[in-house]
Amino acid sequence: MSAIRLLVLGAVRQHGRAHGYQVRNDLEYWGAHEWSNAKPGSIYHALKQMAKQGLLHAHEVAPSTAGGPPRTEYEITDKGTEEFLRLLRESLVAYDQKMDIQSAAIGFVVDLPREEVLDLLRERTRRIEAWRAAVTEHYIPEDGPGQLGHIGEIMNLWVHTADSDAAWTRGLVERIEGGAYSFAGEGEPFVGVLTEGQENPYATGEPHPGDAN
Amino acid sequence: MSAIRLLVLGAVRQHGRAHGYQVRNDLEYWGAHEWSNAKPGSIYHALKQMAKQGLLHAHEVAPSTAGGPPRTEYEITDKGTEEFLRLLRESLVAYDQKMDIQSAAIGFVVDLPREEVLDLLRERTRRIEAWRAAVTEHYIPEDGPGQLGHIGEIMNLWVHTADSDAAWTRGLVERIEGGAYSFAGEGEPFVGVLTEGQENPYATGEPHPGDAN
DNA sequence: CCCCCAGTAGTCAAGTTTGACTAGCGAAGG
DNA sequence: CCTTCGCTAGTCAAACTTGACTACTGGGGG
Repeated sequence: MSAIRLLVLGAVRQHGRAHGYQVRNDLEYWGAHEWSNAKPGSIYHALKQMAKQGLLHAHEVAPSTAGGPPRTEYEITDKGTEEFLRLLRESLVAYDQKMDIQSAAIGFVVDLPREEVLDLLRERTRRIEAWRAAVTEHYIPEDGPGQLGHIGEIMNLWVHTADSDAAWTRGLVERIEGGAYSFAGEGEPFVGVLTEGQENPYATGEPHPGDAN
Repeated sequence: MSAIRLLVLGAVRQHGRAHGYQVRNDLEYWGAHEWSNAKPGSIYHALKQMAKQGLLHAHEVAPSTAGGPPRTEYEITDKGTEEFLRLLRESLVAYDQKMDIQSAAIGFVVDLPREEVLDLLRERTRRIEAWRAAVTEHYIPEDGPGQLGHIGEIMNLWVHTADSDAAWTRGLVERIEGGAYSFAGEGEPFVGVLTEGQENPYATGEPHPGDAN
């Protein structure tokens, strides 16, 4: 699974009603084109596909007010909201070393209630630890790790990464327990979308160094 | 870029001459079907594609000796070897948070000479540090990190992950400096492929827990 | 002797991703 | 007044990925 569906559903949901270009702009605002596969083609494809699957409702809409071809507006359906929450929960608990999904999930984390997030994140650390245990048990030959040669460095990388991720997750749990951020049902939600006419401070920012493409 | 080309080129190269099923088996032996996109369809597609591009040479070959349809054997070309080394070097220096590519690269790391690997890995840590600096500079608003709300946790995750990866890389550099492993031009190479008739101890191992699909 | 099963080797259609391309409009400059 | 530039909004073909499916063989049980 890629991050694109979660991102697009979340973006449409925050707007209430949005056309493709608006979603594309939000994702660029979040820097998502740099750390995920949120490129124009993928976004428009995801919108159409999810509309076909009933997760979004497509309104055939008047020609653009600001130049360019006519645009289609999308609204999230009940089924779409369900799917969004399902994806979000799954992304929060899963440890699959995909930073794009993890990042996207953190971006929407405040759409869930605080207690549920804490439960999910605690489950996450449990899963990471179980995964770590399975790797060290399953991949260390009985005659000691020396038999693996340099291949052992791959397991070492995995274990190292898992430990780091577990530590980060525990830190996040502590901050949330300590009252940080404003979650679902706790008053003013944090809004990370561009309202009509607001300029995008990151849109033309220099590309992320270290970004491979 | 995905890990599939690096994996397939590397597998064919170690065999000298291999058919698709053999490559598929090696990758399963390495556990690659669990931590990368090395599924049958992708492997056969990559073989055909790279043959078309001149990276591999396809021999039309006799019907299988052990049941099943006739099989095509592939041999790596000079151009393919070049591409393999290019991909390997690139994967070793690049920091793009893709664990599958990183894992594949470590798997083939001994195909390069020790000194070059050390150079590449040191370059890697430099790039990670530069990336880290860019993230902290570019994404912290001038009125302090508080303005970001929970979005700041994404940057926190990135920085945390980058630090962990840099630390792992430095550890690997130390071990290699200390004489660990046997690199290109240093006698007996480590061979991680199954020879004809050898059984695969991991082929039917229980699936990796924590594996999302 | 026959049938079915497990293993071998690979194909295929459907879905997804990518990067390049199109096309309409307004504003600025000459 | 005309052209060109940049922004808006999206399409498209080519490549890649996925999971299910096909087809062939040898061997063992009945």
